[in-house]
Amino acid sequence: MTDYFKTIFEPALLAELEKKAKRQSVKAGDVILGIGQTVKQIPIVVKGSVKISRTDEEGRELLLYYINPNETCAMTFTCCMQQYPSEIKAVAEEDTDLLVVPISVMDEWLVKFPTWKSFVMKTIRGRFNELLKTLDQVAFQKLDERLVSYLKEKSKATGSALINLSHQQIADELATSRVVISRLLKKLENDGKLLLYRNQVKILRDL
DNA sequence: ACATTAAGTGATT
DNA sequence: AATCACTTAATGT
Repeated sequence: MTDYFKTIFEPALLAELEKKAKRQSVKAGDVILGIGQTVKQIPIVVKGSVKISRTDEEGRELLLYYINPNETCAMTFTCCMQQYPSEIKAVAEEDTDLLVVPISVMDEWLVKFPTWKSFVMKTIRGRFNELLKTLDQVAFQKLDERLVSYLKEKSKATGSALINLSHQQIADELATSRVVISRLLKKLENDGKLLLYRNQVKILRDL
């Protein structure tokens, strides 16, 4: 159990977690949850990170968000409460340690533990606001801003100013073409905000 | 040295 | 902003 949870959860809940939740380690690239699968348990990231994305009929992928340590997936809650199949795909971005909570205890915990409820509500509220933000960005067609926040997000997640991705990979995640990303990155480089290399991008300022 | 893959660029829609 | 066509640069064999 991480120190963080010790500070936000009450002792009784920590004891329950110890008893009911299981530890699980996954390797980079492992699919934790596929689209259409039913959610049977709630994963909480302890170490590492998990990428949540959506794919359309043609198999194009759209990045929704990342789950970082001490966070959990908001979509999971909304799906699992009524046993709906998952709308999203969860893939381990790196080697990741999870704490998985069976959904059978959800109802009970929500009423029994105020700190659990606020934890759940906080992650849902956080993601919802974030999705609204990206919806705004898409609606107003500002791909350059989307790219910038994507890069910021990335470097925060990896804790490094160096991002090891090709232009193509970035384009795939933002559901656009490589040429567009190349051009936007070039512009950012000319503005002195980035340095471009083969297969990696170095962020200079906090943009 | 050659083939392969990533990135840069102009023109077009 | 997307696509095409093409060039240039980096990397692997």
